[in-house]
Order: sequence, then C-alpha cells, then structure tokens
Amino acid sequence: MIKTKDISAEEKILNAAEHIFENKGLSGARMQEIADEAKINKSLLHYYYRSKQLLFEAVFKKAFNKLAPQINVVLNSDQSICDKIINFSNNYTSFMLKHPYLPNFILQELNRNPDFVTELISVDNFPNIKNFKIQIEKAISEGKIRQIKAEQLFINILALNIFPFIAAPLIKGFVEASDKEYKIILEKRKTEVADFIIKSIKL
Amino acid sequence: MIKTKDISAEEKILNAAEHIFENKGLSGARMQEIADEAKINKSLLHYYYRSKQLLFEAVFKKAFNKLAPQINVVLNSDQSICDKIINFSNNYTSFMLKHPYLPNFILQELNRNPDFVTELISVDNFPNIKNFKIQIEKAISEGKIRQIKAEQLFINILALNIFPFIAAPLIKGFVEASDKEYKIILEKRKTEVADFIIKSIKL
DNA sequence: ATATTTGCTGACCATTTGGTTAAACCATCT
DNA sequence: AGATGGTTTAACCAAATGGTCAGCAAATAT
Repeated sequence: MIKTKDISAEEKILNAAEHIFENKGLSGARMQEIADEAKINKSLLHYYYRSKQLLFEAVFKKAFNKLAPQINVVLNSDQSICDKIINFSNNYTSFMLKHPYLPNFILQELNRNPDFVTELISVDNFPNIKNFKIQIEKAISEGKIRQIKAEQLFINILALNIFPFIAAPLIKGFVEASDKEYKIILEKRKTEVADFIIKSIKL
Repeated sequence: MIKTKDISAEEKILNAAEHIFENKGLSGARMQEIADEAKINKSLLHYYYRSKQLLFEAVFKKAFNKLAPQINVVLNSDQSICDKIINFSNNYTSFMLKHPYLPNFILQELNRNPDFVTELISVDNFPNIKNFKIQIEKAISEGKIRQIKAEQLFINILALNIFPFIAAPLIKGFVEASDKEYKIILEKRKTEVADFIIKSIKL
C-alpha cells in the first residue's frame, strides 16, 4: 500500500510523468495520460510545470541524476581498477533490475536530441574520464594490467553492463528466454561481467 | 546527384519514411513531414501504405532485415568461434558506421512494443542461439576456450559491438570526444573488441 | 471575521494530425 | 478518339492534443 495522501500534488505529477515518459518517450506521452495517472486535473500539470517540455526536462534530469553517480564510481572513486569493475558490475545490475526502464529512456532521448548532452555537461558533476585515464595508464606502466586505452576499457565496462537492459526484448527472443529466465541470466551477470573483463585485461 | 526521377513513388515514400522514423520514432514522426521529404502529396502515403502504423511496420521490417543476417553470421555460420568474433566485430562496426541510426531505432521501438518480437520470431530466419550453443559447448569440452555460458558470451559480443552506437552521444560527453574523434575510437574497435573478447575466453 | 494568497478544477480554444474523398491526370489498350 | 485503370492531388474532416483562463476551495495572513 502506497500512501498517496501525504505526498504533494507536485510530487504525484512528477512520479506519474516519470512512469509515462519512460514508457512512451517525450513525443509518445500525453499530458492527459499523465494527469490521469497522477489522479489530478490536467491543468495542474501546467500550473506546476508550465509545459510538456519543462515537465519532461524535470523527469529527465531526475533520471540522469540517478545514473550519473553510478558512472562516477568507476570514473572518480579511489578504488582499485579491479574493485571498480567488480563493484560496478554488481551494483549497477542490482540497481537496474529495479529500474530497467532507465537506461533506455536516457539513451533514447539523448539520441533524439544530442544537444541535450551539452546542457548536462555544464551542470553538477557530469562524469568525466580524466581521472580514470590517469589510473589506467598508471596501472599499465606498473604492469598490473595489459596495454589498453582507457576510453576503450570504459566503453567496454559500460557496454557489458548496460546493453543487456536496453536490448532485453531482442535478446530474450534470440535466446528464447522468458522474463523469469532472462532475469536469472542478468543476475548471473553481476559477477560474470566483472570476471569477463578482468580475465581480458590481466597480464 | 541522385536520380529521383526513375525511382517509384512507393520507393521514395519508404526511403523518406525510413529517414524520419529512424530519427523521430513512431510517435514523433509526422505523416506530412514524410510526404514533404518524399516530395509527394500526403494522400499518396495512405494510397500505398494505408496507415501510419503500416508504413512504420514496413520501415521497421526493412531495418530489421538489414540487421538479422549480421547476427546470424555469429549464430548460424560454419566459421570457428574466433573467426566469428573477429569477423563480426569488424563487419558489424563497418556496417554501422554507415547506418548509425539503425540499432537505436530497432531497440527503441522493440522496447516500446515488446510484443513485436513475437511477430518477428515467427517469420523469416529469426536469429536463434541453438547452434551457437552447441558450438560453444563443443569448444569448451575440446579445451579450446574456457568455461562460459553461450548466452553470456553472445550477449557480450552484441553488447561490445552495438552499445557504442546506441550510447554515442553520452559516451562522447564522458570522454570529451568530437564527432571525428569518436569515429576514430569506433574504427579502432573493429579489432579492439575482438581482441578483448578472445583474450577473455582463451585458456 | 475578513482579506489575500495559494492550490486546484471544469470548460474552453487553436492547432495539429491521421485519415478520407472526389476529382484530375496520364499512360495504355481498343 | 475514347474507354479504362492505375496514380496523384487539393480540399476537407473528426478527433486528439497542448495549453489557457476564470473561478472555486482551502489555507494563511491581517
């Protein structure tokens, strides 16, 4: 039972908008549908957020701010490379199993409107590869891992962890897995992915 | 100079629809916009394709039929595992550099409407993991590669190759790469990815 | 108690959008 | 030349959609 009584209308709207936008995208979502889900009048959407575009941006930024910290653990924490890979593969997959819509939503809208990235970069602590690059180069020169570009390794880490969520419907088809079976496959990836990466980069 | 005179209206429509749908998605695309791009009257869209939904499905199926054969090279050809990985990483990236919109389009619309997969499975040679699974299990028992589930390896191969295209805008932001620089990174992945995978699964 | 601000709603509006229809156009056949 | 059948277009339409506005309700201030 969710207490809907004691959360503000503004919050109810944002929650409803999250749900609808994440499922249907900016252009597929309807203001009326969001109002219905929030169980308030459509006018109230505009009262609090002025326009569909602004409501969407509020939702998008909220979503992005859920993901950015996870990426930053890889790029800007003081863990060892191995720990980063192990922890990220574990934590990210756990998190995503609870929010499987998120990566698809963010990537989709970012592809639709690439200029949006420029806006994101300027604010907050937008993930940046610099520190990670230094760490990787140091580890290579110290003989801890094999020669590899930080960018390529970083892309690989993201790809292996994020892609299974974005491509879920397709992969389910290829491997003939039910929702339940696919969830098991994803669970196994928590350790499988880290293993896979480390086996590839160790000397 | 493209000869637009000698291609049929039906074809012009499909080409225009491809372009618009791939950029804006089903709900974001406008019939009028497609008509404008095809330089024909909007009514003609309905004359040839009846409805937006049917036009979209024609575009989607055409797109999917471009991708399926590439996947099938991995799943259903008689190459060795290594060759498959090397060839797929090389061919797929080359192909995608020419059609960078494709994977995003397909995955997006499949996520929006997962039942669509069910339809796809029934027709044509929809990629299936069975043969690949046999090949992997044989290679493991023969001591050619380390122990690994075929599903997991397959997901990894797809993830490493496809993800960089889907997440392009985001990654560009993280690694501070221009379009040109990012393209170079992708070019390098043609061999980089195969290397990465093989290093991980060899004994 | 009354005034004033803030939260919320129903009715309404202009525009957009997918889709239809009747008529014009045009090549081919008789 | 005239009939025929496929192709193309302009004009139109009903429904949907984002958005506005005047007013009601409820809280807060005076």
